[in-house]
Amino acid sequence: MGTTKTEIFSDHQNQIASFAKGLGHPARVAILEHLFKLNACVCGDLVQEIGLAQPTISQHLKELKNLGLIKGNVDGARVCYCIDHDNWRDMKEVLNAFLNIDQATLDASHSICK
Amino acid sequence: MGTTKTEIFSDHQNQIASFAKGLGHPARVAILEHLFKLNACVCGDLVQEIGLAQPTISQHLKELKNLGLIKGNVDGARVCYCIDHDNWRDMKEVLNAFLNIDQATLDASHSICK
DNA sequence: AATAATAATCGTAATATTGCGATAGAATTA
DNA sequence: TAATTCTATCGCAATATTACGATTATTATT
Repeated sequence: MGTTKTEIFSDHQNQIASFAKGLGHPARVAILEHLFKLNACVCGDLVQEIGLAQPTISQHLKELKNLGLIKGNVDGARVCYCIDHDNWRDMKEVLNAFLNIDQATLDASHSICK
Repeated sequence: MGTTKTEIFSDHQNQIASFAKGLGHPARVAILEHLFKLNACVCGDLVQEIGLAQPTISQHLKELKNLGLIKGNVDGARVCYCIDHDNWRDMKEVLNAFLNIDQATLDASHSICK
């Protein structure tokens, strides 16, 4: 109990949910926005910018990295993070296809419900 | 502790995260897909289709309803659920704008990180 | 070599999420 | 009206998430 039953869903459904879940926290949204704006930055910058403790930011960075949306390069004592543009595009395609599901069913858009 | 610090983020960031979070579970993805396919259906149909217990489906429906993505109409002893197309479009715009953030920064897409 | 700076990890507390059995309420049917 | 059907809600257990202090490991600086 308490665990999502991923086995009963399709890979595609699980993939959509994973990407969405990754974007489902404002700190991660803020991190991604900041990385897009500055092209690259180190963990300390994000701690300053966002205002969460360093371990918290580090944890969110790890999640984004596991999802494949960002990559980190060691740069001396620092770690330089930036967007993984290829994977971002892939995610965008997956989520866009899902979001546009209403276009594929336009003819049915005259809802039965009021 | 344990609670997301929404106060330190912008309304826009929180809105993106809320929508993404709502799509961040495969059961809710499956529910939405099924509603788009059938245009409308009752809770019992989704229990059959998806294979989670009735209270679990009911709970996911509630979340989608709170997010505004679906609406439910009482139809006798049943409740007929369907997509709220207007709100779906709104969500799509919000998420699309965020996903296309890489287009707005195309010139910078030659990452510093390898 | 000692100190400082940076970021990851550990450990923990608080809260949220997921899932379901049991129950309740409301409408339908017998 | 009694039995049945359908869905929401309650209550609970298991797990996940969020946040952060303390610590560790690594590199830079003095």
